[in-house]
Amino acid sequence: MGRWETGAGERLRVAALDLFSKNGFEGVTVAEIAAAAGLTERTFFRHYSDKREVLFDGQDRLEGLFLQAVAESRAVRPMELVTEALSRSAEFFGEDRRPWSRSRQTVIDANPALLERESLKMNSLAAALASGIEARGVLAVAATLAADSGISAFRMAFSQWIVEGEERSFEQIQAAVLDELRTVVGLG
Amino acid sequence: MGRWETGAGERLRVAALDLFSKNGFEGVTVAEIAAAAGLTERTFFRHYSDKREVLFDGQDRLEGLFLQAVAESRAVRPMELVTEALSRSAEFFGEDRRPWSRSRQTVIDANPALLERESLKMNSLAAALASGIEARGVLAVAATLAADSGISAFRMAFSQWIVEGEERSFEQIQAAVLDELRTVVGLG
DNA sequence: TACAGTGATGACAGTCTCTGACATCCATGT
DNA sequence: ACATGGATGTCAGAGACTGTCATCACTGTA
Repeated sequence: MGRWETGAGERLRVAALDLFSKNGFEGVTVAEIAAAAGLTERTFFRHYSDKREVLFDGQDRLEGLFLQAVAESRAVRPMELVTEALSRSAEFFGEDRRPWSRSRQTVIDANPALLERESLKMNSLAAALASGIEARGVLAVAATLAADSGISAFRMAFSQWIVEGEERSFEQIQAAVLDELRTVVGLG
Repeated sequence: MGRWETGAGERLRVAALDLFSKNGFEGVTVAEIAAAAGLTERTFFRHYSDKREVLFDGQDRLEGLFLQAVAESRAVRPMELVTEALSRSAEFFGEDRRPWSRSRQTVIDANPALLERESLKMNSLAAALASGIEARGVLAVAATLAADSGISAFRMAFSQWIVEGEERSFEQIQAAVLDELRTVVGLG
């Protein structure tokens, strides 16, 4: 491997969030982000497939946690598997991550194109979770419905977790939301 | 109002799906679509905010049906409201629409950028449904969870509806999926 | 019939995202 | 010293999208 200033991807990510926070997503060009990281525009696109992607990085690791939890579980019913997957995901959202998550979400919420990318990521997460559940012997329709409901709960928990002043841990919030889900949908 | 060849938007939509089906979404330029419709690139962007949007048109009308059903219902529990909204949406997917829906979906499924837009649209649909339910006196969390689950069922029903050889109506399929949802999530 | 008003379209220049092709650099291993 | 290979720089270019202004076709009114 070649040896330059290390962590180009990391530098780009930091510079991007910083600039986006100041000037908004559309108020910043890729060339500016690259320059702030001491690189060129072309190199930015070698690290991130497009301008939005620089804000959606940990996604793969999160998906990995979900799938690992499902694969290791001994549960059988789909919603039990979902519950364990979500529970495992809590380790991804430690206390130190909360401030970064907050400013990142502020940027995303202010731009339709970023909300679009976020929708896709959540969708992919749900699809991956569903196929993990299916691999455990659950029928496709049931697996998908359970996974979608679970991701819905996950999103709701996340948006609550980053509220200013919220003190509960991610795991606590998520457990509460899952209870609510069972109540609401179970009542028909 | 000015009077030219009418239905510019319609002509663009037809030309776009036709060209996309032949050459794929990325294999067609906006200028080509416009030319096929007897217009210029600039005019395309006056009718559709971007290249993808030409494939996502009826969305507003569908959302209207959902909201109307919720507003007119006398039900109280969130999942009952969702059920009625989905039931009403069935009138959107008449038999004559099935072939168009099929080819449209084939194009979308073949392109990540279009899948992304579709995710966003489904998300917006869910958000609109949730706020309609909330307006009927349901707490926000419960309304969102119910709406998300309902849209999940809706998507599942749609994807089944356009399967080649499927003969059941949209409404029949949707009812079956909703039953499955209650069973899966209700079991915890 | 003449004429001003209105909304849709055309023409054109320009910015920015994203890609392909090729040269260059730096550390490593020999 | 020298070859290697991955990461970066440089350059050219296509295509999406926007701003601006002119133009056209129809409408209503005198």
